[in-house]
Amino acid sequence: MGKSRAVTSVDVARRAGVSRATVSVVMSGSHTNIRVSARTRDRVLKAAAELGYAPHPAAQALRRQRTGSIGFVPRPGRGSPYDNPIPYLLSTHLVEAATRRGFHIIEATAETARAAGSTDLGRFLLSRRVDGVVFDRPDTSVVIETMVERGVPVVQVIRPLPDALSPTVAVDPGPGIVAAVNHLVSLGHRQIAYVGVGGSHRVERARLDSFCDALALCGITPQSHDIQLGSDYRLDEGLRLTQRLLDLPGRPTAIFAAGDSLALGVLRALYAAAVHVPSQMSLISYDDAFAAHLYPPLSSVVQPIQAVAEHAIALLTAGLEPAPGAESAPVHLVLPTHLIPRASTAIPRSAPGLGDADLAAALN
Amino acid sequence: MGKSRAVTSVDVARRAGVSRATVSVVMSGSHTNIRVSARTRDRVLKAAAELGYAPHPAAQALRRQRTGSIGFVPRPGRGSPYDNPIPYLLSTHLVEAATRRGFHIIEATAETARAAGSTDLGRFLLSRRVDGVVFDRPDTSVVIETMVERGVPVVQVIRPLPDALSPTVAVDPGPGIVAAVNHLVSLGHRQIAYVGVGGSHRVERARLDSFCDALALCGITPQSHDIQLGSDYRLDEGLRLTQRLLDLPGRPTAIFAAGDSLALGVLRALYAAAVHVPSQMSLISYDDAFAAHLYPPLSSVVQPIQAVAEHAIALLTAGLEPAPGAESAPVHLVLPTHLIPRASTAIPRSAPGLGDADLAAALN
DNA sequence: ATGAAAGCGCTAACAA
DNA sequence: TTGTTAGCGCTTTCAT
Repeated sequence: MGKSRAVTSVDVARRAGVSRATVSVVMSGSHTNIRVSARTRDRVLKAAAELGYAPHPAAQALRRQRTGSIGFVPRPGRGSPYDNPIPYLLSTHLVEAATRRGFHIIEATAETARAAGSTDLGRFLLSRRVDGVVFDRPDTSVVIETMVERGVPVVQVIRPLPDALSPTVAVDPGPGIVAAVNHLVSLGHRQIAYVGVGGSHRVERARLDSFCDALALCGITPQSHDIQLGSDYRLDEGLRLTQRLLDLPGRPTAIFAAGDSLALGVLRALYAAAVHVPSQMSLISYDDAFAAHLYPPLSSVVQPIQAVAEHAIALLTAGLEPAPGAESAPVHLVLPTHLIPRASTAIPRSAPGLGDADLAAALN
Repeated sequence: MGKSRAVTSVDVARRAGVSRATVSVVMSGSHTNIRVSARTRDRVLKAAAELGYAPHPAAQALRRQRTGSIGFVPRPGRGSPYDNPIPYLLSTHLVEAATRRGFHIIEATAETARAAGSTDLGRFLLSRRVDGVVFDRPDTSVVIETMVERGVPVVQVIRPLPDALSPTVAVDPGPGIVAAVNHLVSLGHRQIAYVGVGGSHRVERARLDSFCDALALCGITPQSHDIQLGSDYRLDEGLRLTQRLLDLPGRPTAIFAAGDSLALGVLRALYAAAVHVPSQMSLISYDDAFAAHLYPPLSSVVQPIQAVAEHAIALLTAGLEPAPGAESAPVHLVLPTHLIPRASTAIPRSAPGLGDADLAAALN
């Protein structure tokens, strides 16, 4: 017991009757022009297995000048996945995608940096010798530049800076929102409200614009008081905006909530006002983070966050390879959204015909 | 631009006019009996700052034989934080606690291991040279033994093996559940149902036993059909069990749900049956993961998961220090739960007096 | 196809 | 108090 001396490549080499170099080549499929005979190879592998040998990551990192770690700079002020699901989703999927490729994620927030004794994010990232960085912060151009200058590959996701010189991966709200509006319109809805977030950021604008455009394509002009814009995506805002909506004369028959957590507030307001979903009000959310877990399960526009993470990591690790061609222009990916219909949408309450219960059931 | 040669301790030493050893001592407050004069110290720090120097983590790890990484073996089959919040909470808080101490967490699942080319968890953990491991899996005694044999400190959390030889950190459901029952009883409830999980595992048993004991202390003997036990903590089970409860004659006036996700199902069943919470049915959940985000915000028994994570990491890092005393018996920590009352509890529906609305409001 | 040797950047004995 | 030295375990030319 206790830790007997760790087994190293020397032990394996000795046992297999070869040199350490050979062991190295066999174990990590090196890119040199060295060939190893199948027999030798097997001997090495066998010896390694018997000894329980695995290369020491720190030694590899030191020698290869690659730590295998990828920095991730999340949006600040992200709450729990129940408050604000997208940052959580992004983080999860980044970790997963990185792990699958043999990397690991180091989340770098201002606090992390401080805890590590760094004065700022850039220094912290550099001190950890990250092989690349994923940015989900619109306000870090200085840090981004620092990294780029030092030759560290960078990719910006979800809310990239306008004229990013580094690769970006963003989401196009269009397809999903158009599908959502079409879905509602084809059910017979003509007055559809938008509960979302205002401000001038492109992401918020794009969401609202997609909605208005989709409506316009259906020949519908939204009434201005059916567009309710709050200051952020929290539950409270959804609640407040929906209450306002319900207080106005001429209630809409359907609501599009520009985020799952907003939808939580919308639902709460509707419950409180005893407005049943979907028989008296249809509801579609944006995000599809926990829409399926609500009651009723919400029809929702899926943000392809997993794909965003996947592409971000792929871009980064591709950038790590010794570039075959010359420096090409940075890639800018835009991934589409799509709609998943569930049980929160039905024909409008004023519509004649079937009973509500049948409808709700039929739409499951 | 491009990566100019990285700055190393040699550069700092030269600039400060000292040796590399001095730089090392100054930068990492080494434990040797070396003293450095304040003046020298400042010179080194200044030079380091000017050069933007930070020690290379891989080099440190290699030399110190400490990677600074801690393995975490989560329960298998954990879903999203919306399905099953506790594993998510644990993971989050472990990462946080580790980061604060300058460590980082490597999650080790069967898939992770496989993706890294390891045949099993133990080998994977060993290959990553983790400095310690946190286990949240009841079924990994073999892996645990492997680690212990190799001299890697281990701590088991939440569901430790019965006679663990390594330190453990667990949760005592008692205090919180007693408080919950007392709260309900003092509101006037006499018939309180338990919606939980059966099986013979100690954790499930302890939860139910705490409930029954608390009731007994109030002089109440639960009716057997008010104890509804399902097979796991998912929403569906909560829904099913509650429906069964509502179908029986002699409905309870309050429900204790042994998990937040079960409570989700309870709420859904109550909505569907048009039973209002809290005026017609009081509800308390166990976990307090997202209880506050539900409608109405649920009174809930808090599992101190953050504290569990904190202690686990503390125990591990303490075990890393060169043990001052001899091998003492492993520590077994049990952390208490407590109740947070919110808006889901009120006097029972049959009680005379105030109107329901007033009550619900008063209890906010 | 294989072996010898240098060095990645750092730390901790030991010597001065 | 400071400097010298010897590796930590690995990869990768270069020579064989």
